[in-house]
Amino acid sequence: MRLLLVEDDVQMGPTLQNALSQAGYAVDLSVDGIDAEALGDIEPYDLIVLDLGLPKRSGLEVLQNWRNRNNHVPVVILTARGSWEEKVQGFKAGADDYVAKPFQTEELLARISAVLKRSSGTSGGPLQVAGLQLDEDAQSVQLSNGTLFTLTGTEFRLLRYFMLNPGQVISKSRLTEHVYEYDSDRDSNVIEVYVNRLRQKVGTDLIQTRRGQGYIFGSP
Amino acid sequence: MRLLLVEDDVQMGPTLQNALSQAGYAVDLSVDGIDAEALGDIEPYDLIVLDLGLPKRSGLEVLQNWRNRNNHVPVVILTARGSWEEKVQGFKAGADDYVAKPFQTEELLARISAVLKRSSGTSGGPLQVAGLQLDEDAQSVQLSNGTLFTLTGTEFRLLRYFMLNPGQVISKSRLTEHVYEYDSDRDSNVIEVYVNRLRQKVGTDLIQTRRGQGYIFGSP
DNA sequence: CGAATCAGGCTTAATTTAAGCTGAACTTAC
DNA sequence: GTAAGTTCAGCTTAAATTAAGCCTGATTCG
Repeated sequence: MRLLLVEDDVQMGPTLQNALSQAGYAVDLSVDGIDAEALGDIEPYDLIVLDLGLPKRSGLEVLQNWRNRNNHVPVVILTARGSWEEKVQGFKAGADDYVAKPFQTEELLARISAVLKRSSGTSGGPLQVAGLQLDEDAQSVQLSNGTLFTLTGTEFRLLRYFMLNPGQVISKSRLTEHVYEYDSDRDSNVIEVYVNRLRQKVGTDLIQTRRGQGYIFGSP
Repeated sequence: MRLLLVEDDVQMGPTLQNALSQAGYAVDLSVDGIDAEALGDIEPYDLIVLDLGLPKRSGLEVLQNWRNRNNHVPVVILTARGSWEEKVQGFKAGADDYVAKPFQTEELLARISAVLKRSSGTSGGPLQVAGLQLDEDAQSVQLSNGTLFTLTGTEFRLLRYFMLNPGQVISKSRLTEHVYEYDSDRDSNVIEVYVNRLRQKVGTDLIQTRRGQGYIFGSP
């Protein structure tokens, strides 16, 4: 799951980025409105955390521009506490949720997780697909026969992405984009290696190969 | 376990802070309502001790504002003895417990401990997880084989936080937030050092490392 | 039809990277 | 002076990545 964090505060930005990484997301950080707007259009983020008070171009404007261009990426905005106006404007502009500053990291994490679940159709409870149950607290997965596997960071992100998009052919480049932070364009077989490791844990049939196209998770 | 103590009395504030520290909490002290309100929103306290008679903004108001903003941190209020009204208003505003002034420190400690246990789902009796029994009075821990270890302050706070959140991956930054008082953002390996010391006492397997993610206490 | 070819995918082992561990020295508070 | 807390440096080890060779399914062509 790959996020864009748009936050110009030099203190808060990296701190949050770190916290989000630890929570198992791949996070890019952008520090101004123009840069953020471009990134949000180019990169396939699963969610964007958007501070409204930004240099160069306000967060609100950025958000409106995205929506005008039919970019419907889920957005959680960070508003000033008590600013009822900002919040309303934010929702009007197409935000999916908001967190008022100041906030606790755990609060933000909870909102992000909720929005992601909502936007993927699932609602509430642990992610449960195709006989697998993903435990986000323990970063582990339980099979239908009860066996429990712990997952490394990358395994976890990859599997979660599969489970959030079941029955859908997902190309390797799309996987790379969602599992890794910006850089990237790796000409390597990392994804294959990780698919292999996941298959060893959750079983071979759950992740099927579509030669030349990608993989498909949990589906006839 | 990290507390915020909100108490404007110059005598009582530091005295209580001291007592609470000795009892093994990391304690921040705030002396006015506005400051307290902000702190309570920003920092991830595990509990707040709130005097109702405060300068700048009344404790009641502060509490109401927190609850309105969906901040559900456990709160123990300090009310004037016999003031039935205050007590009722306090509960209405969302307090978890109250202690009437004047009180004995031990009374307050007991209430705090009770609220913490209640809010973490555990109820009654000493904290007992994964074969360990934590003695809050003596700041010591007993292993299932009977051996008893005394703990230093930091060891105690760390272990208690683990025991209150078993089976959950806890990042180092989260641990830092809950074990230390405000300042902090330490770029150091203190947590690692203390995990090491704890492991020497309670055994290696109880605190497992999830490389790149954090630690997980007492769980497969 | 079926053997040869080829490309994409799989798998395992080796290498690199960086997180975490730990003993000891140093600092601080009492 | 002592005990707790913190920092540091060298070491250990897991995770991430790369690379090489093998496997397999599709296609072509005799």
